[in-house]
Amino acid sequence: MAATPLTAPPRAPRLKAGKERLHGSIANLLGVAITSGHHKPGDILSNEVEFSEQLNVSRSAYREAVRILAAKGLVESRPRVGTRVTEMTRWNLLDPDVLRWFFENEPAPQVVEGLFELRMIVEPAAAALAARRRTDQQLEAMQTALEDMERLTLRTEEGRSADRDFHQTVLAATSNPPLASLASTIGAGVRWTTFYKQRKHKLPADPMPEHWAVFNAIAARDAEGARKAMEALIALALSHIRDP
Amino acid sequence: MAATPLTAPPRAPRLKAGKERLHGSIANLLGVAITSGHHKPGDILSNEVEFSEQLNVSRSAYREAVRILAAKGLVESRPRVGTRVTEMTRWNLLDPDVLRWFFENEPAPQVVEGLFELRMIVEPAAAALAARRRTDQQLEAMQTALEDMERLTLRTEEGRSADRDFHQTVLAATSNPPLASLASTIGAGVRWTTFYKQRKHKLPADPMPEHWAVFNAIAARDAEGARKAMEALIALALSHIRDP
DNA sequence: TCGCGTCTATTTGTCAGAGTATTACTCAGC
DNA sequence: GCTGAGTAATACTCTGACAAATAGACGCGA
Repeated sequence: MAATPLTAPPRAPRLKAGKERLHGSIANLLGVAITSGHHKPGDILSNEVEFSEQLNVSRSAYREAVRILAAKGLVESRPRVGTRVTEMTRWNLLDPDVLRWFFENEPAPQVVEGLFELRMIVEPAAAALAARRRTDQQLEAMQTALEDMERLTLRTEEGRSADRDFHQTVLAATSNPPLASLASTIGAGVRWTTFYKQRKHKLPADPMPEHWAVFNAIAARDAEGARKAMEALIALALSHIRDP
Repeated sequence: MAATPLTAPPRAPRLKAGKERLHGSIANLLGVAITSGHHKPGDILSNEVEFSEQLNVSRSAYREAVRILAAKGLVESRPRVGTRVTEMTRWNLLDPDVLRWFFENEPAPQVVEGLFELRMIVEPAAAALAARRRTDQQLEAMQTALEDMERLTLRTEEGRSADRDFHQTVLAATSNPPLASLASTIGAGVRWTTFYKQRKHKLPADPMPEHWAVFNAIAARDAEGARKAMEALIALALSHIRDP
C-alpha cells in the first residue's frame, strides 16, 4: 500500500534551542535581526498569527518573545497598528542581551566606538573609586583573575573570561550598584576587543603589564594611580581596535 | 423566588490600568514589590496558577509580565523550581523602568548615592564631548529647554520635564549611542533631585545660573569649560540632596 | 553508610482556539 | 474642508490542555 496521504507532515524545522527556552530563542532571533538592520526602525513586523506561523511556534511563545524585546526598548506594540521597530535612540544599548545581539553580526562602528568612549569615561573613574573602597576579598578576586588570565592567555575562552572577571570585579569594588550594573556592558566591550584582535590575526600585544599596573595601584589604595593606569590600559586596547 | 445561587460572582477587583496593558500593570506591580524589598533576592514567587489567580488575571498575562521582569534581570524562572528573585547585582539598574520602580517607594540610599556618583562621572565628560560635537539644532534644543525651565520653574511638571530634556539633549549631542542610552538613567536622577527638594519643603535654590553656564560653554565649543560647569551643576544638586 | 541510578511529582514551558478591547482608517453628512 | 459615527484590523486577554524539564525521594548495591 502507498503511504496514507494524510500522515502528519514531517515536523517543520524548529528553532534550535540549546539550553534556552523557546521564547528566548525567538527573542534572540528577532533581536539579531533588528540590531543587524534586517528589520529597520519604523518597520512593522508581520502580525502575530502570521509571524508565529512562519516560525512554527505558538502565538504565546512569540508574544513572550516580543515582550522581552519591548522590555529592552527595541519594539513597541499597539493594537490595530502592530509591532513596530523603534528608533535606535530608544534602544537600551547598555543591556547585555542587546549588546550580544549587536556583536552577533558586524556591529555598527558608531556603536563600537561609542562603547570604547564610554569605557574611557567610566573605567578610570571606577578604578579610582575601587582603590578607595575595595575590600581585601575583592582585591584577592582581582589577583586570581589576573593570574588566570596570565596563565591561560587571551587565546583561550577561559583566559578571556578571566579578563572580563577582572574588569567586573573592579566595577563591583566601587560599591556603587548602578556602576556595577555597567559591568556586563563593559564586559561586552572587553569581549569585542579580544575578538577583534583575533579576527585580524594579530598577535595581541601582551596586555598583562597594564593590567598589573591597575591592580597594584588598587592594592596600594592609590586612587589617582589607578585612574591613570586604567586610562593607559584602555588606550592600549583602543589603539588595537583602530590600527589595522 | 430567591436569586439563583449560581449567579456569576461580582467581578473581583481588577488591576487598574490607565493607558497601560494588563501585562504592563502586573510587571509594574511586581517590579515595585521587588525593588522595594517586599520580595527579597532568593525568594521564590508562588507558582503561576496560584499567583495569577490571586491577581485575578490569566496565566498568560502573568507570564508575559514575568518575561518583562526577567528581561530586566529581576527574576529568573526554571521548571520545577519556580520564579526566583535574583541578586541585586544582576538587576539592570540602568533600565528606566527599574529606576522608576525604585523611586516609586523610598529607594535604598545606596542606589541614590550611586546614581549621583555615576552622574558626576558621566555628565561632565558628556558635556565636554557635546561641546565638540553638538549641532546647531541640538544647541537650539538646549536653549529652548532652558528657556522653558526658566519660565515654568521646577515647581511645575512641565518645568521639571524641560530640565530633563536639557540633560538628555546634552547626552544626545555626544553622538555616542551607548552614552545616549544613559539619558533615561540620568533623567531618573534629575527627577529624584527635584522630588527630594520638594519633599523637604526647601525652596530650591535657583539652578538656572549653573545651567546657563553649561549651555554657554557648549555654545562656545569650550569642552573644558563645559566639563567644569557641569561638575559645578551636579555638585550643587548633590549638596541639595545631602544637606537637610 | 555511602554512592548512584531510577522514578515521581511539581513547576514552568508550549500549544490551540475563542472572544475582547483598542484604534487607524473610511466615509457620509454638514 | 471639517467632523462625527461606523468598520475592520490588530494586539490583548482568557481558558484549558498537554509537554518538557528537573529537584528530590527512593531503592538498590557495594
